[in-house]
Amino acid sequence: MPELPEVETVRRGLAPVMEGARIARLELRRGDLRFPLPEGLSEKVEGQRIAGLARRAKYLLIDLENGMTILSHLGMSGSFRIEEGAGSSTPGEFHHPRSKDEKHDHVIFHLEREDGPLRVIYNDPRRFGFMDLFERAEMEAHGAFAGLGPEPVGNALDADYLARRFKDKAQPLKSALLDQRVIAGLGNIYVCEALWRSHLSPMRAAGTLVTKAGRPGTRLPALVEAIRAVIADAIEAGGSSLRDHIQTDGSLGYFQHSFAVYDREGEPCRTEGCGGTVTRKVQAGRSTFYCPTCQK
DNA sequence: CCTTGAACCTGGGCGC
DNA sequence: TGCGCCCAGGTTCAAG
Repeated sequence: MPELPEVETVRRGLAPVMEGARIARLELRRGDLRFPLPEGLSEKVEGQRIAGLARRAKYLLIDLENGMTILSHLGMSGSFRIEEGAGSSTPGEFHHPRSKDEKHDHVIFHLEREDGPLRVIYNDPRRFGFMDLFERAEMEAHGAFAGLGPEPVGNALDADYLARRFKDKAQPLKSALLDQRVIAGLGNIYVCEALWRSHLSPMRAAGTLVTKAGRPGTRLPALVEAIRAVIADAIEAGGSSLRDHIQTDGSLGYFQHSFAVYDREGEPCRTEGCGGTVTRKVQAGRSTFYCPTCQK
């Protein structure tokens, strides 16, 4: 799923029901997602109260009162949904999936709140997602965060920083921006969108945005602004979809969002006066959508 | 170091 | 209806 805005939307959707709730039981419907679930995960978190929900890059962080944090990465197809009530399944009980989707419910948080029980269910058909448990105080030592670049919305990302990272890079902009060590949280969709907004070709070598002296060239500030704006807009869109979603089925994952180039192959470019056509090209095994007419 | 390609897994869509 | 193929928002690892 999920690039940064989707994970942030999930966080905002889950926070009101999870924060302050007690984990009565953590039900693991299978022992592994992408990786084996940590040894003794259920026992370690059961009985704990949830202190808060945070996010770093595409990672959702569930902070517990005892200083432990549950880390959740949603991979390509992970989502959470909220169901009220205690639910029917109990440990050891044979489970009959009611729908084909339910068979991908892998982890269930049985929560106790003052206003009654409820479940937060993690569903992930492709199982590219994973969960881990670590000491919040030792977060920097966790492999998931080692070498992770700055958040795209925040003071650490600016043209000077990108100039440093892009200097002498022959790598195409598309791949350079997907690198989580450069900027943390961008994925295929928002990289395509940010490049379109800044009229930059995905194939252009990253180093061409930097002067010989290592200073940001004229176009780098526009790229930074486009990245910030595209992420901010998507989080905003997630917020509105959240209000609709919660009212419907309570599922939190992708949200409908309209993109300028992503998945619009063959459609007219939306750049004012451009007249070009959105084109799809495979770069490093991933689809890139861009307009060859206005992105140079 | 750099880059590409395959791998992990399931499901949906499309052409025949 | 069915089959085969291609595609998918992420990340990692091996190989060139």
